[in-house]
Amino acid sequence: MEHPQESILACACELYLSDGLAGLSMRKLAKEVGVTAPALYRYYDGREAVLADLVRHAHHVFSDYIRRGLEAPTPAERFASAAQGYFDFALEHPRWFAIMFFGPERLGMDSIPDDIESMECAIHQFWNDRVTECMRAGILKEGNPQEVSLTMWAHAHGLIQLYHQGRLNTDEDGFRRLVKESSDRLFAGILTDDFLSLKPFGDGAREEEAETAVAAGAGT
Amino acid sequence: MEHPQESILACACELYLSDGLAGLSMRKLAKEVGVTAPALYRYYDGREAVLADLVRHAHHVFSDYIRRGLEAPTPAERFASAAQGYFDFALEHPRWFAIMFFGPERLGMDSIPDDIESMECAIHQFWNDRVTECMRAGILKEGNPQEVSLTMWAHAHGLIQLYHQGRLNTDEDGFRRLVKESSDRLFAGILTDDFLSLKPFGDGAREEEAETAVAAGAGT
DNA sequence: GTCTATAATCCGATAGAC
DNA sequence: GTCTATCGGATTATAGAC
Repeated sequence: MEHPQESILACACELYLSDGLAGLSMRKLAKEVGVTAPALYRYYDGREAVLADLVRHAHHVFSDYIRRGLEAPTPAERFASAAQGYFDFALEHPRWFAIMFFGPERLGMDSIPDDIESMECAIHQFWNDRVTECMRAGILKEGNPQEVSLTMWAHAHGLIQLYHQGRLNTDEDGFRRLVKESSDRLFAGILTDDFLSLKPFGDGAREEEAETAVAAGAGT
Repeated sequence: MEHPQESILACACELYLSDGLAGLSMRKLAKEVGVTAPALYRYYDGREAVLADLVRHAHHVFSDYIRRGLEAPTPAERFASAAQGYFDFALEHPRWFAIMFFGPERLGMDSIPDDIESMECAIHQFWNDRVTECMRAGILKEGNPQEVSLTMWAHAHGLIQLYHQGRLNTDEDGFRRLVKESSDRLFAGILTDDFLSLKPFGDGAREEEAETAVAAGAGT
């Protein structure tokens, strides 16, 4: 190959997707590439560096998924297609989804490389932009976009995690239905109006923080 | 010790809590116990059996947390204290929380032992009971208790996962505040009333399934 | 740039003596 | 019931020849 690094990374992807993290060793990777293990160290400082590139790759694929449909005309459509892309990515590429949320300990690193942390921040910003758009369009209640997007992110992330761990006892079609129904509940609320008009669970500070919101831009 | 199994398990807990799953080897465990590795095999068939007992232990601790306060007088209080116990457990014992959601692959098992799966089902039933109670009390909108509890479970689980992976950039106090605010949003809904009365995102089948719900018992 | 050879560890699990 | 000794395997990573 003209660019050894790329073919090494391609083989690393293949190995990771088929055998998982534990199955990705420098020896197996070398065998897959067609060289011996020491040769890999010409292009990667070690296993950690390979894993870091895998995480970067996952972020690129993920980014493609959530950004497709970004040219839709309305904020609601842009949000919906981004959310759809999120679940599509998680369901079509569970291992790529997983490696994005492994954390440094699981990856055998001291800390996440800076450029990867930047990609994570870019994702946060992306969702903040979607939420801010929808607030301005009057679709979402006013509020702190970061906190509102956290609520939706946590809900989606939790659903996916539970499904991937096989704790929902359903197949992919059933899961997609569950996601839809559960999202509807999140959007509409689950408390009765009677109870809501009386007194919510906590101190119920939900109205007086409107001025702290609506500030971010719309780029990535 | 009079009961070798128990002291082995105690050491295994200690080792797991300090060094994580990867740090728990039969050799280290033996050293911790004060014997040599082969002696362990008198009491455990192998590493998998030790891990299974760790998962069982985690479930017992977890169960204590979510069931404390179960003698409260109202369904709302019982639910609130159970939810509080859930987050307390996750924050005070992150590694015990984590091992409950590792899945067989991560534990190096073919499948989860039956008795552990039973414990997982008992947890599901516990939350279904809490939700059913609150529906009957008019606190939660009528609906399928399993699906409503899934929405709340996913939200809580996702929040905890994201926090434990350090993706929320906040300390424990800040996280507890985020949890409170995000839960309020989930309870009350995040869409504007205007948009909600028009047409929710999907087909919006939320009213016509009331008769399928409200059937479960109230015991654990 | 790639190889052979190897260092240095670690692992789970077992056989058989005591 | 515990030990010593060991099997058989894995891993990352390096030294030095070619």
